[in-house]
Amino acid sequence: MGRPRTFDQPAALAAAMDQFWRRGYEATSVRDLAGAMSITGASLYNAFGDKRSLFRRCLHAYVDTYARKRIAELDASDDPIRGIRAFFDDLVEASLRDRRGCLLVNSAMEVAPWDAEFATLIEQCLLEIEDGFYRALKRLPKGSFQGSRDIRATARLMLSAVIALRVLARAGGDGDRLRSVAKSAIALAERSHTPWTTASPARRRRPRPSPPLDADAPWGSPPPAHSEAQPKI
Amino acid sequence: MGRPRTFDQPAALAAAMDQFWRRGYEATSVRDLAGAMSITGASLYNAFGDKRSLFRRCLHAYVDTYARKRIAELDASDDPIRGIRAFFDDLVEASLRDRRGCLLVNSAMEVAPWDAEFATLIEQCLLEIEDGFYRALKRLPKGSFQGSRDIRATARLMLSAVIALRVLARAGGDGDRLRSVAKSAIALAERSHTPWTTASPARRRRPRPSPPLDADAPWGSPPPAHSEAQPKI
DNA sequence: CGCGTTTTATAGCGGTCGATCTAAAACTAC
DNA sequence: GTAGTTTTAGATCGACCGCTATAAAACGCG
Repeated sequence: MGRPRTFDQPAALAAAMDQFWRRGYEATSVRDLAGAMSITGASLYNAFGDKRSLFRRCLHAYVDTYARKRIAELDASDDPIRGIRAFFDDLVEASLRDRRGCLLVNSAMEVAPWDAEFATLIEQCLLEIEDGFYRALKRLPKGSFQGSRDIRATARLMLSAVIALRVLARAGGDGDRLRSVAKSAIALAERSHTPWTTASPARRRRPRPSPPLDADAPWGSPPPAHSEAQPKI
Repeated sequence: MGRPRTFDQPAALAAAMDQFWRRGYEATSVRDLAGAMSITGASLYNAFGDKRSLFRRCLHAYVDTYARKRIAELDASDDPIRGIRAFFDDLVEASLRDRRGCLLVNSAMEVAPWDAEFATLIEQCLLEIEDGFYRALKRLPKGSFQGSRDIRATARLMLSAVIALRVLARAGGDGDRLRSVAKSAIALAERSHTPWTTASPARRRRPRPSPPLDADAPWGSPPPAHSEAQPKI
């Protein structure tokens, strides 16, 4: 029934993603998109709906293609430390090769403050990355850590390193700085299982035998919601 | 000679800065600016030149008003640890109150990839913040540190925490996550002068007597330039 | 006062925005 | 082949973009 499409839809979606990735949402016009996708504006609207719907599909495709792949590799690594090191080394290498940064982080800045739907989508993916680091840190040798509350905080600083790496890469930061950030982020995990290290000023030569294990967050479960609802800018 | 201005120029500049801060460069129209500044478009062009020139003045005003103030407070603190703690505590508090993020970081994402002039301006200010952390870390108790190369790397992770805090705040991140990032960033400095801490897997109970002090970067001097020139997206 | 100068306000320039309409083209089902 | 359906291509819509031209209003100065 009806005339079949003559263009490659996945390829067109990838081209659209690249445009949004490089230029951002607002600065990318529908004509830019159609040109990059090698289709006409009418075909674009016919196949993907309006600009916002196309952007949503690009965001989902990005998360599935790029973000979750890195998390899965981190989970699959035998040694969490080596996994974390590979994660950041790859990230630095990719960020130096490709200055587009991360579509999620870019969108967190430009789109999230104005669009609740995309804000939650982005927030969820950032949480997945954070939880990936959390699980990796949790797999470190037993009885070697401060309280698990600090595992969460350390995972969040690692997520911060990822975000900042992407920001700095997009802004043209040199490889020296990016590598330094990655080095320090990796050192976070390496130091984490050094028994004597503690965040409190009081120094302990030995870790406490077994700090009470609290319920750790399972895959994807959000942290306890805080009533910090702020109006969006 | 001639009719004097009837509007408050600094106030108008502050209003323009707020618009760029909240909406970004592209999404802010000249009409938006004129409306927020309570002047007409003709007055805007007459007093500030075109949109890009106005943005440049806003960026410079932001750096002078906000960014350098925090660095100066960090330098002025007696105890560097307390200074770093105050820095991040204030930053978290301000970021939760005001979801605009940081104009510099916002611009690093949106403008820097397309405008070499603004890219260097932003890069210089980020370097000033990094150097501020570097000086604070350098003031920690003597003979307590790993190599000074790690001071630089630690300062860069602290800068990363600042950047990520601003990104997360703008994207609507909850106070719990922001506080965790700040906590871990502060712990970076607190751990830094814990003698037993080391980034290498080999553990040492005592620090080496006195690691060779290399020439530390003076105020504002850029790190060694690397030939990593990449074409801007 | 009137002259010169600068700032105001308004209208409008050519161009681009997201989105849609009309029709011709191209296919399947019968 | 023909009917029915969908995708093409191109033109076009009203709205908004950055910017400017024009002219009236408001001052310092002689």
